Amino acid sequence: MIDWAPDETVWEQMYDILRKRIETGEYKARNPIPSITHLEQEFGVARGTVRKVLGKLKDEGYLRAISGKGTFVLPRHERLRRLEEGDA
Amino acid sequence: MIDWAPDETVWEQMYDILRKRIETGEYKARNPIPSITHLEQEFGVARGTVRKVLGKLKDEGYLRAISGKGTFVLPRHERLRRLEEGDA
DNA sequence: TAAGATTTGTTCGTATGTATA
DNA sequence: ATATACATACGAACAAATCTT
Repeated sequence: MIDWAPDETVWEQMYDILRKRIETGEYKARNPIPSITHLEQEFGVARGTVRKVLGKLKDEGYLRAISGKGTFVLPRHERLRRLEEGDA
Repeated sequence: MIDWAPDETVWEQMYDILRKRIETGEYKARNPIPSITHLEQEFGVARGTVRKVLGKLKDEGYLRAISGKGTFVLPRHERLRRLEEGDA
């Protein structure tokens, strides 16, 4: 999945993949996505790299992380509301 | 006990110490070892570090954890059987 | 039945150090 | 120098299983 002779960096490729999974509904609204540890293993990358990708998706309103519980997909209307209000 | 100017990492040093305690019988077969919380305090390390070490010892058949009860030392013959059967 | 304590299990959050390009 | 990416290690919150009172 990740291309190690890249034009794009590893984190950018992973970002594209996860955003697609959200937008296509593979990761369903209101549900948790796989844990950081799970994503580390699936993609074969380091924790910091996963966090960088999830951080960007959170900034853009796709996800919300809850400590000790998981990282959840926001429904589209919530995402848009958050972006307007700027409370990323 | 743990050396903080290490060649070995903290978790590797802790792994060596615990494995020795099992092999010398300081932690007796069929008995529970100290709890994760206790080991955190004894070694002055974080929960994640303890769990990493115990996870390795479980993979190698030295220990078996039972949720809500404790982590138990497997007798040698059980350990060897488990390793042969590959049921971690 | 219920409540609390203990223990293992899981998750996110954060920081530091190293290597590479 | 900066950005990328890795590994290690810390802390904290939450959950589930078990046992006792």
